Amino acid sequence: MGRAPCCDKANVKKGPWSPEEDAKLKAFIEEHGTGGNWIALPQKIGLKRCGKSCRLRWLNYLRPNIKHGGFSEEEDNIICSLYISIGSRWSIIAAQLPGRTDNDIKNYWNTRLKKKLFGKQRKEHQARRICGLNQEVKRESGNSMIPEQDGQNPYFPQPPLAIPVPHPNQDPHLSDHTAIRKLLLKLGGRFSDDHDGANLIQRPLHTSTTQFPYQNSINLASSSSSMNFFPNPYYSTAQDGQYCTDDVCMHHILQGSSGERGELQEMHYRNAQRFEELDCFCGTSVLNEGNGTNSTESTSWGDGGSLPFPPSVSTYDYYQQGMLQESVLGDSKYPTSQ
DNA sequence: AAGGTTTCCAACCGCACGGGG
DNA sequence: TCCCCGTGCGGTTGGAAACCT
Repeated sequence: MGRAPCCDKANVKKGPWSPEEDAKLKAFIEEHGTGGNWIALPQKIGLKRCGKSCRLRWLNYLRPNIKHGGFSEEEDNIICSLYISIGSRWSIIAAQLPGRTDNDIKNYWNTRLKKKLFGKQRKEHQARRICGLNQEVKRESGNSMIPEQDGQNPYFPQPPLAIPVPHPNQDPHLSDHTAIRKLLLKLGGRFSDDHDGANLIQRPLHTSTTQFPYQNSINLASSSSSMNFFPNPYYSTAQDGQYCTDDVCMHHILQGSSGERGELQEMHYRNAQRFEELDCFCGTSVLNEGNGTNSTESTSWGDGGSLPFPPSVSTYDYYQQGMLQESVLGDSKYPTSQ
């Protein structure tokens, strides 16, 4: 027996919203709020719409301060960085971009950013393989596979975050925002009670509205210290006193409280899987086969205990190193550590 | 100008989760 | 402890608009 539908499909209008419907919904919510029950809301207003549809319309379109289109370069960077770090967690990404909705970002990524970022790379790579131009490429080793702008990848002008947030589809125990919330709480974090989910990740109190809450973390991420596992001030803000960064906490997270593989190891592993997904776009592997090490990093983090991935290397570094190696070696598979 | 193709985005769908009874 | 219900999320779809031939 299937799940009961959330509303009477036969008596529910579908498709684009009319200005009248918009006006009704907006006026009601502005005056009364949602009442905590979206399902009952359309009946109260007299709309022949599904409650979920009302909620979506409000969140994605009618809600105040919504921005549509016109994504800035900075927003592009944030989206790309976060996508690489945490995957398609659009609600989390949206929470870092004031005025943007998850749906907007998702659409923007799927229709533009993805192509913008990877399309060119894949074309170049395929052409190179087909034409057997590896030798030429070696000579042009300055040409990174990453599209560049003024000598810098426009989508990674600064190293992106490696926010250690797990991908829900890959771990049933960390399958949603609540799990992430718990995890971040474990890190010493704190959350506001934002039921819209707009502030799932705690923003530092000092963050102004004109500054991307994410901005600080980008800057911090360039550090190569081991604390780079926490490049985001939301995890490590001593100023706010909300996040633990002490050795005990670190040990717990890295190793697990009872000796099991630490959560961050798991998460880093997932980030690595994320790169394998990117592989599909790039037509190349940014990861190593086998032991998950690469030649440039083997000395600096290869002796880092059981960590299968470089704890001190940001995803950006990791990505770029891989790309650089490929362009030099002319092969998609990197040699393992020597 | 017309027809075909591609792009873009609003909206829908199904699933998973948490809360409450 | 189980079940039901509402909510929120991410993936997908349909159609309008833009672009191409």
